[in-house]
Amino acid sequence: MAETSSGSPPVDTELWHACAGALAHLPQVGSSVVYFPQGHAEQVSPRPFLDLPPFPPAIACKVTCVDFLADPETDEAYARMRLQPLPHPFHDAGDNDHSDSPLLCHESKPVSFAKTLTQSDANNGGGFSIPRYCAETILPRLDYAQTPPVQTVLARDIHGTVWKFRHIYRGTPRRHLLTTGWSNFVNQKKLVAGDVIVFMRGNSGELCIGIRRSMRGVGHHRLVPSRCGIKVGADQDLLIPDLCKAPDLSMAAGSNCSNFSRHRTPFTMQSVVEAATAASSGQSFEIVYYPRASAAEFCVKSHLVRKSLQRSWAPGMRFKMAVDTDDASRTSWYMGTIMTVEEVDPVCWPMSPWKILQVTWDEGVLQGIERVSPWQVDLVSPMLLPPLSLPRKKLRLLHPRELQLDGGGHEVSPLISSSTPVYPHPSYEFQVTGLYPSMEGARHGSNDGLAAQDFAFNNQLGWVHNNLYQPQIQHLGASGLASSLGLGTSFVEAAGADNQLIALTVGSSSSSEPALSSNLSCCDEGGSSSPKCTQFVLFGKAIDVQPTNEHLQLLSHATVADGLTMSDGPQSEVSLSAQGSSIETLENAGLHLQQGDSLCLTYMSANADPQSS
Amino acid sequence: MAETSSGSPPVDTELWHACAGALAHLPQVGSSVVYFPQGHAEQVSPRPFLDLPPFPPAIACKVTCVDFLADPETDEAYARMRLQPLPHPFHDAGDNDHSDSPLLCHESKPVSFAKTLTQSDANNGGGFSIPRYCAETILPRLDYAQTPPVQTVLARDIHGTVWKFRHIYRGTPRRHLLTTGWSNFVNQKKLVAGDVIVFMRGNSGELCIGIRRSMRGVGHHRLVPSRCGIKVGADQDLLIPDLCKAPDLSMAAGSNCSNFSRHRTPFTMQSVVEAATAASSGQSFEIVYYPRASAAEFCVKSHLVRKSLQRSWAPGMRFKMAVDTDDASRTSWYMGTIMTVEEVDPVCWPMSPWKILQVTWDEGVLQGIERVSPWQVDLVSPMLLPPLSLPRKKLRLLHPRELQLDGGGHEVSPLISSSTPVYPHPSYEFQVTGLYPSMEGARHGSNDGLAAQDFAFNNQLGWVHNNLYQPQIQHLGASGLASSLGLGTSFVEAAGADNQLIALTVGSSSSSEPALSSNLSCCDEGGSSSPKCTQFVLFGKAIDVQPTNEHLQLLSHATVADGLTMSDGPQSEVSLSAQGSSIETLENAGLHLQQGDSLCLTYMSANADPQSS
DNA sequence: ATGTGGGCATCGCGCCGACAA
DNA sequence: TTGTCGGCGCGATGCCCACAT
Repeated sequence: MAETSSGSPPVDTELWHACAGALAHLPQVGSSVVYFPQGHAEQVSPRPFLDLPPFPPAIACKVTCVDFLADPETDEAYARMRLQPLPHPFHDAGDNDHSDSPLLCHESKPVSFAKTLTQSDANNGGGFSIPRYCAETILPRLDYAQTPPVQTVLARDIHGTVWKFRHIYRGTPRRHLLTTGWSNFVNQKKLVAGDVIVFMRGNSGELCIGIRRSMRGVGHHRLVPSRCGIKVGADQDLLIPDLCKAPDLSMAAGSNCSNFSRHRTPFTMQSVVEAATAASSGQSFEIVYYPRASAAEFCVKSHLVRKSLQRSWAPGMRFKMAVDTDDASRTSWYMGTIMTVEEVDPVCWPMSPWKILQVTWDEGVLQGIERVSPWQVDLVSPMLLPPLSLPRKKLRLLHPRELQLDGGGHEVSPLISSSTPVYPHPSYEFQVTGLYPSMEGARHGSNDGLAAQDFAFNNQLGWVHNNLYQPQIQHLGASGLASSLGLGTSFVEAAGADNQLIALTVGSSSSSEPALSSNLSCCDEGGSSSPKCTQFVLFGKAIDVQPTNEHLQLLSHATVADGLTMSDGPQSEVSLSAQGSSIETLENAGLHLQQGDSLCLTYMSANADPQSS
Repeated sequence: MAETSSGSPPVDTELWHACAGALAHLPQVGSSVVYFPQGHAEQVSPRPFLDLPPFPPAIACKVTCVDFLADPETDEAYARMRLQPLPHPFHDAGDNDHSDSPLLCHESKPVSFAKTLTQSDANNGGGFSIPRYCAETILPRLDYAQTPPVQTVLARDIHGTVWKFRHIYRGTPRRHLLTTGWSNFVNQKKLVAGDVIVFMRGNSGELCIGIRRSMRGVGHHRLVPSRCGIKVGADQDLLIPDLCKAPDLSMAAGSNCSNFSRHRTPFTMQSVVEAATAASSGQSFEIVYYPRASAAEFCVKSHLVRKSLQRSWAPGMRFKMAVDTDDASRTSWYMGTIMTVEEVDPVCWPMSPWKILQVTWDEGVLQGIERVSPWQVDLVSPMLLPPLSLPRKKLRLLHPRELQLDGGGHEVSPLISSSTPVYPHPSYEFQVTGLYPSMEGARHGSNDGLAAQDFAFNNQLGWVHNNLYQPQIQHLGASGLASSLGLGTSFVEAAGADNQLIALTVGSSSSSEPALSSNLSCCDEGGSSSPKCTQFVLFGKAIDVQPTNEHLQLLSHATVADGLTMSDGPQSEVSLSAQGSSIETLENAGLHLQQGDSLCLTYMSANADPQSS
C-alpha cells in the first residue's frame, strides 16, 4: 500500500470507521462512483462560486485508491480517494461493490461506544464519567474485589499514540470514572463540552479512543475552523496599550488565522477546480472528504445514484433518511416530505441532480438540512400529503430517466425537462381520493412477497405480521378522509429470507408536543424466560408486548412523523393488542394522541429458528 | 506601502534589524543586486538538486520591493524582496546604494542589547536575569527609592503584541530581574536555553523585545526546523506499549514533521524554480530570505560582487570574514585561508562564483562553513602559508576578470578558465622565501599611506602604531623560517582620516587549548582620568596598556588565528611594551604561547583631537 | 445511572536570598 | 556582575464524596 505524496500516514481502519460513523459509505477500491464537483465545492464553501468554469454536474469514475486518514491536529477522520474517470457513463465493469444491502463487508464489526462530553467531563476536576455500559463492554475487565476497584487502561488514538488513564469504580452510588490522565488528554486534544469521544475495542482486543469534534457554529465552514479562535499570543498577560492602533492588532490576528487555514491544503477552491478539471478531461485525480463535516458525500456509489434516479421524484412524497446520532453509534431514521424538485443552482449547475430535493422534516432536529440528494433518502410508500398544503406553483418532477453521466465531454443530457413547473408522472400523481396507490413501484425484493401480500392497505392503523399478528388497532377517530389518509401508512422491507421488517406508523399533528420528538425504540428485555416480554419504549414510556410464540428483535429505530393536518378534535384513546397479548393503551402510556396523529413502530420478527434453547 | 498577496504584515523595521543582526545587508529599493539561484536553492536544501533546469548562475536585478517580515510562529525575522532582472549586466544606473562604506544609512540607530538565555533564564522559577548594562540603558528608568525598586515594563514583540513584565532590582548583591510575566513569555514563545532575546529601545522611545532562535543542529536545515521535534501528543503520559511497532511511530513523527514544514510555503524547491525561471526570462519575481539561517545571502549588492570578482583569488590567500556573535550584537572577525578555488557543483552550476572559495579557519568555531563566496570575505595581505600544507594538485585561481552577468539570455561567460588546475596569478604566487610580498594589490585607500609605510614587514611580532608605538616585542622563538612566517602578520586598514586600525596577530598552534578560542577584546576603561588606562582582555585575562598621550578606542574584535605548523619547542615568554608604558607578559596573563603561535590585537588610534577636555 | 458542585490534599510554579564563579 | 541552587508560600490542579436529576 504505497503512501501518496503528502499528508499523514494511513490510520487504523477500525477506529477510522468508528469515528467517521456508520453513515460514511466509502466505496471500495475498484468500484464505480459518481463524482459531483458541485458537492466537492460545497465542502469548501456553502456559498456558490460564480466564477467557476463550466463543469459537468456528475462524472462517473472508478476508485483506484482509498486512504483512511486523520487530521493530525484535530484527529478528525477523513478520506483521500483517487478517482479515474470512466470513458462511458455507468460502465460498471468490475464493479463488485454492492456492500450496501447487507452488512457483510465487515466480518466482525468491533464494538464501540460514543459519549458526548459533559461540562464535568471537559472542565471540572479532570475526571470523566464512564457510562456503565461502556465500562462493562469495552473497557478491560475490572477486578471488583479491590477496594476500590481500580486499574490502569491504555488506549490508542487514531494516530497510534497511546494514552494512559486510571479507571476507578467508586462513589455513592458506585460509578466508573477515568481520573488520572484524563485531564491531560482533554488538554492535549483541546476537547470541549459537546465533543464526542469514541471508545472502541478492536478485533485485536486493543482499546482505542477516537474523537468527533462537535460542529459548533453551523455557519462556520471548514475554511474557518472553530478552533481558529485559539489565541496564539499571550494569554491573560497580553496587553494592548493605548498607543496601539486597532488596525495593527486586527491585522496581526488576521494573519494568524489565515496562516492557520492555509495549512489545510485540501480545503481550497483551487483544489476543487483542479479535481473537476482533471475529471472532466478524463485524467486521474484525488479528492479529500471529511465524513463528519456537514457537507454531504460527493462521491457516491454508481448503482445507488442510478437506482435513485431511475424513479420519479415529486413533491409530496414521503421518505426517510438515516442520520447518525451524536451520542451513540446507532443510526436514527428521520422522516420528511419532498416540497419541491428543483436544482440548487440552475445557473452554475444546470440539470444537476445534486440536492435536487427540497424537503421538510417531521421533526425539527434536522432543520439545518433543507435539501437532499435523491440517493440519500428512501421513499416511504404511499404518499400521504394533501395537495393543498404544498406550494402548487413550485411542483416539479424528476422524471424516471436514466442519468446520463458525462465521462469526458461537456454535454450533459437534461435530467429535468425544463425550468418551468412540470407535474408529476401519472403513476405518482397525488391521490386526493383516499385510495392508496398500488404497491407497484415500491421497493420490494423478490423474497418479501408474503409480507407485501399480508399488508393491510386500509385507512386503519394496521399492525400486521405475517398473518400471525392481526391488525387489531382502532383508528384514531374517523373525522375526515384527508386526515385519515395519514393513518395506517406502512412500509415493508425484507431484511433476509427469514426476517421481516414491519412498520406501524402514527403521525403526530402537534409539533409543539416535546414528547413526540423522542425516538421510538424497542428493547428486548427477555433473558431465557418464556413467554418473552418485549418492551416498546414509546416516547420515553414503556409499553409491554407479550408475544406468545414469536421472537421480537429490534432492527432499527423508528421516528415519529408529524402530519401536516391540524385537528381540533378530541383526544382519542387507542389500544393496541397483539395476538395472545394485551398492551397498555397509548393514553395510559402518557401519549396523548390527536386526530391525524400517526405512529410508526418498526421491528423485526425472526420466523425460523426460535432460539428457544 | 501595499501589502503583497500572502503572508504576515510588515513588521517594525528597527526591531527587524536588531533581530536580523548587523550582518543582514538588505539592499535598498532601487539598488542593483546579483541574484544567485544556486544560493536560493541552498536555502531550501543543502543537497544539490540534480533535476534542475539549467539556469544562469548569477542574474543582475533591480530591487523593486523589500518587505521586512517575521515568521508568525517562531518570530524569526525574514525578508521578502521583489526583483526585476536587468537587461544589461551591471547596469547600475540609479544605483545609489553604497551603504556599506560608512554606517550613515540609519540616522540614529536604536540602542539594543542581546542576551543568550541561560538555563536559569529558560527553566528555573520563571525569572530572567537582566544584565546591568541592558537594564540601565534600555529599560525604563527605575525608581531606586522604592524598597525594593520595582516597576512594570511593557515590551512589544516583532508582531506588535505587547508583553507585560515585572522588573525588580533585588537580591544580594543587587541585580535586575524580570519576574512576573517572564515565564509566560518563555512558554508562549517556546524559548529554550541558547535562544537569544533582543531588547531594543526604538526611536519612539518604546521598548521592544525580539527573538533569535539558536540554530541547534548545524546539519538541520530550514526544511526540518529544530522545533519540529517538539512532541505534539502526550507529554510524560505518552506511553509506547510493547506491541506498538517502531515503524508506525516513526511514520507518525515524520508526518508531523512534514506537515509542519509544508506550511512554510517559501521553502520549497518549486518556489526556487519559479523564481529562477522568471529571473532568467526577464520577468519580475519574489524571493524570501532568512538572514539568521545558516544559508548565505543570495541577493548581493552588485558593486560588492563586481568589486570582489575584479581581483584574483588563489589558494593560500588569507582573509577575514565578519560574523555576528550570538550573545551580543557586535561583530567578530574570523580569519581563514583559501584552500582551493573551485565551483561547488560544476555539473549543475558551471562557472558559478557562488561559494567558489574552499577555506579553512584559524579557529574551529566556524568549522561548519567550508566554502564562502568572494564577496563575503576581505583579503588580508600578505599571504603567509607555506605551500607544503596546501593540496598542490587542487590549486586553482579565480582570474581577475569582470563578472559577466546574464541579464536575459542563457549564455554565461566563463568565470573560471577551465576545469583543470590553474596556478595562481604571478603577483599572488606563494613566497617560499620568507620575504613578504609588496603592498601592491593590497586593499588600501588613498588616506592610509602613512600607516602602510610605517608597518614593519619583518618576521618579528610587530606592534606598530604610526611611529609612536615602536615594535618592541620579541618573536616567539626563531626555530625556523616557515613557522616564523606566520608571526608578525598584520593588516592595516583606514577607518577614516584620523583613525587608524592596527593589528597584532598571534596564531596559536595548539587547537586543543580551549582558552585560545576566546575572543580578544579591548575595553576602554578610562573615564576622565589622565593618563588613560586601556585594558586589553586577552583570552579572558586582562592586560593593561598605559598609553601616555594617545587615545585608544576599540574598533572591533580580533580573533586568534591558529597557525598551520606544529611545534614541540619550549614555551616562550613574550613581553609587550608600549612607549612610556609597561605591560604584563603574556605568560603572566595565563597565556601559554608556543612556537608558531600568533596573536592579533586590533585597535584604533585617534590621532587628531585628543578629546582631553 | 450519571451530571454537578464543594471540600480538601497535593503538587508545582514562581518569587526569594544565599552563595559562588 | 550574574548564574545556579534550595527554600517556601500560594494558587491551581485534580481526587473525592454528597446530592440531585
